[in-house]
Amino acid sequence: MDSEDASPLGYDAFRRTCPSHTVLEMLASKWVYLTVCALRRGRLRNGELARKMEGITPKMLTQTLRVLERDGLVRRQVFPVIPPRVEYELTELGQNLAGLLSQIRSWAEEHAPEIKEARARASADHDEMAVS
Amino acid sequence: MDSEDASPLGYDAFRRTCPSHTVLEMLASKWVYLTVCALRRGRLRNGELARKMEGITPKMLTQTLRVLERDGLVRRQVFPVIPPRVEYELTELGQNLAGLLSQIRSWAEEHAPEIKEARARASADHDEMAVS
DNA sequence: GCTATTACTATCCAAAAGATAGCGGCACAT
DNA sequence: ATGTGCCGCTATCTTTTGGATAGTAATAGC
Repeated sequence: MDSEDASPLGYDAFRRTCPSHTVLEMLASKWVYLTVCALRRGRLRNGELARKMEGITPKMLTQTLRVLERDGLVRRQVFPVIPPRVEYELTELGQNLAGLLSQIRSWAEEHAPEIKEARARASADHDEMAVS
Repeated sequence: MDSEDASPLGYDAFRRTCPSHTVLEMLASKWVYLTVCALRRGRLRNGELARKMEGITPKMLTQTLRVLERDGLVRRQVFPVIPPRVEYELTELGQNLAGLLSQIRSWAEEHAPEIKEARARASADHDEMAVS
């Protein structure tokens, strides 16, 4: 019956139409990961986030923050001054998630060498195939 | 100094060139999430995985499994019979990750209603803007 | 021969991500 | 008075990725 796979309330992320599936889709983004992790220790401004996340474009940063705001993970606060000042912070729900995402991030950092090796082995095998 | 943000070995997922960043990129996929969760309870065949993950195309399934294999999270075993039989199972590294990803999946299932509400509120607010 | 089975490939199209440039509005320097 | 800088975006274009659909290989059974 796969009883362990089903959540108590009948939500099942494997089903495409299940709300939890769309939540998983939202979480499955490296910028979501990093943004939530970045905000974990407190509120940050747009520019601070941009500087912290190397390689993010303004478009992706805004897009990511809007999604997180829409889903109730991030709160956006605008100060009506010139030049503009906008601050972002995690909601309670966001903080709750941040713990988990930080674990994933830590896992990625801890196991990066191992995975790098696996990738090297894989491409070595691939090259060997090409030669033989 | 952000000392809490840096991993003990100097890996930092916020830096684009850091190996851990590419690991995070690999993990940031809903099919990776679901595939690893699906394999958590034991080995499965390609067709079994396809049936379990509603909406996945053969192309994405193969692609996802190849990436997981390349990175040492999944082991692929081919039985040379007709019709073909191929089985996939998690490696130790994969099992290790599966625990974390299952937590994310559980989180998604638990908080799906909450997030659904937040989305509804957001689009209600948006509509209100349009009317006023 | 013809069909069924299984695990994939190949191709094409749409959607998303990424790169680059520009805007608004005011303070301050020239 | 014109010019420059600040900051948080928005608009546009290109490239990459994802998704839908159809087809392949190899053999057993009818």
